[in-house]
Amino acid sequence: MKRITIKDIAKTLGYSIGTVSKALADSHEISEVTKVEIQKFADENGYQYNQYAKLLRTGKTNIIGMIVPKIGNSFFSQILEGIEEKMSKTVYNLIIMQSYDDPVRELNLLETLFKKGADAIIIAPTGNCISLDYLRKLKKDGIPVVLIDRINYAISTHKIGIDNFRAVYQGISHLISMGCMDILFISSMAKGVVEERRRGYLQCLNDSGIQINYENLLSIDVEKNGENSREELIKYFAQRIQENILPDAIFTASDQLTYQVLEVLHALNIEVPKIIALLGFANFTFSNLFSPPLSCIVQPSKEMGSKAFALIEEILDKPDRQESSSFEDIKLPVKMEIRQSTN
Amino acid sequence: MKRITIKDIAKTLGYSIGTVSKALADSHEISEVTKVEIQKFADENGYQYNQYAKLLRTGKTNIIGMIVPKIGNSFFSQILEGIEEKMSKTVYNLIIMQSYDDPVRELNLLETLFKKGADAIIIAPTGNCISLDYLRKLKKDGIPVVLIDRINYAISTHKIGIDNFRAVYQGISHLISMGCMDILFISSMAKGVVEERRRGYLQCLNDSGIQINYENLLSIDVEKNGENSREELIKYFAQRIQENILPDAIFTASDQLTYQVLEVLHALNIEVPKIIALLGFANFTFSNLFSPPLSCIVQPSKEMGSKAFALIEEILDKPDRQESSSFEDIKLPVKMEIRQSTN
DNA sequence: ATTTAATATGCAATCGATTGTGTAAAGAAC
DNA sequence: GTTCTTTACACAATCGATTGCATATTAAAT
Repeated sequence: MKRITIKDIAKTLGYSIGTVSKALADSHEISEVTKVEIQKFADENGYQYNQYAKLLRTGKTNIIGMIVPKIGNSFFSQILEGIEEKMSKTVYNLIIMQSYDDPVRELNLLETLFKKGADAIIIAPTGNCISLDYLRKLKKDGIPVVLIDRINYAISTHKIGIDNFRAVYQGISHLISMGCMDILFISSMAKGVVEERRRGYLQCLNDSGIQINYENLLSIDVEKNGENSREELIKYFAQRIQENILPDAIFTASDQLTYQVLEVLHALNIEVPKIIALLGFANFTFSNLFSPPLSCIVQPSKEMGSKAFALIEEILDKPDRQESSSFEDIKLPVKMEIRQSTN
Repeated sequence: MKRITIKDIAKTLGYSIGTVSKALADSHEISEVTKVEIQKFADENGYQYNQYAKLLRTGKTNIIGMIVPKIGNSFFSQILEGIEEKMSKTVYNLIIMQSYDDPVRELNLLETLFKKGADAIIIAPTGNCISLDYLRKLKKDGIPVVLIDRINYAISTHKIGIDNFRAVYQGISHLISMGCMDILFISSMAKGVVEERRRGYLQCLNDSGIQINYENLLSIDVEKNGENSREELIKYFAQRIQENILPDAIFTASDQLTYQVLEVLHALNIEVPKIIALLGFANFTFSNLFSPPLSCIVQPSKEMGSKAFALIEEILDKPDRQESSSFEDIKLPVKMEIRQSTN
């Protein structure tokens, strides 16, 4: 019924608590005979050390905190999948939290994670992130911080993401190669990653000798339920239709936007790709089932997760750890899947 | 840098450790003046109690363990979303694990959760679940167990799901009302929920006076990466095409199957719904983007998550808790979204 | 003024481990 | 035979809290 402790073993076998502890740790201070006896007994009686008693001495909680905008978003749930896959075999525990892309909430969550004693933190920070100072403090306190997906270069810490500039550059290249000249770039308001993606767009147009039309940079405020952003998109395209100046292609800079834009185009009977070609980031496994089958840029989400955990594990398992001065900046390759929506 | 402890407060303010502890717990044993002094000091210096020291005394870990087949599956990540939303404001922590629908792995994970001292467990058990005995043991040990989605009536514990019989019954009714007579029912091998869904299918055919053809009950083994199941489906339909005996409708009894079947039908150029109508469980937000827009049965995933957590919170927060003899059996309503794929 | 009760605080055991120090007993060295 | 090591274990402090009991001080009751 109740779990057996080191004390129980000591009492039953007639050793001191310390001896049992050392025997189980396979210490050289204990004779082979005794070690075998104790270890065998522990095994047979299903002894499991109490990790909380242990951490009270050692100070390690083995908790890794993670903050993402929204778990239900398949991109982030795939990251999660990658983390869990590696982590379930280790002593570490993951605590997941959702920021809903709300900077204030994000800061609160970080404080909560600190209170809970997280040994390390993985975060996909919100765009206009006000938590940077707090993240720096955490780092100074010896808590490794890993940025994932939403890389922010204003803070020097570990980063795992993709080459956003290049990914978008390639995407736009593809659209251009398909004959598109008037490409609408839709992104969220957020800074950081979005900036990079926008640069990729601009640079590619430039390099291709296409005149840049700054009205083709559309920012949409994507929030929790997505109702407003849909309306915004509907209004935008309705007006464009009226003015009869639809672009010939759209690049969407995030998963949610990609789906939403496709939905809005359907709703307004704008044929894809006949009237407008569509390409964007999307991490849904069955993008080929869409109407039309969706061309998309797929991020190695699961790998990002497993890499993030591997990195943290490596850092935490180092014996004499101190605030490192060198930080990883991992950029994983994306995959561009070309289908009907850009044909 | 380091976190301040109760001991630091005691030393600085000249009280004993016990007094500080009681003051912070707002005990009546401590005078108002002292309490205010201590609490104020604690506040100003950012004191945070060490939950692990606390739990060592109290025995409560505040950890809730959760096992789902796969986090990346949008249905489960939505459940997760619902849980996190409620939980982030509480003292509880969630540990998530993936069983990949592997009964052996599931049992291991349960043991791990027990070792980690989970105070409660939420689980969507695998079909041919060998963990039932272990779950019963956990229950006896005073660890509340909540089954979610995959309800198994062989164990008496809390359950949160849908009325699978009715959901499928309605779905099949709809197919019949659209004129379908030869309906293929595709499910995984798993028992339990699948059984109920199958009963819904059979009963509905019966009630509609349609002759049951048991060859229309197809079981597919859906595993980790889904490669095999795709091949299996391809082979199945290829043969059916050859024999020229395609059904006029398909009902798929799980998210993954729904997407996969749709994909396979595309691959084999079987037009939906012209040749075969398709209806199934699916919890992807943008099912209307599919080709054709997918008719589906949507489960209240987020609500299932929040209900599960609410239930657990209620149980754990009860002061003098003992193994309850009455268990909740919550059935939430599903939503049937009718679109092109069954038209 | 003396006993009693209430109040406020200190003390110490406890949760389940880890780990440095202390100390018998046995064996080796001279 | 005395001294020095080595071996194998016990002892006790410690991590950061909680909590029942002891105790000192003050207030209330008689």
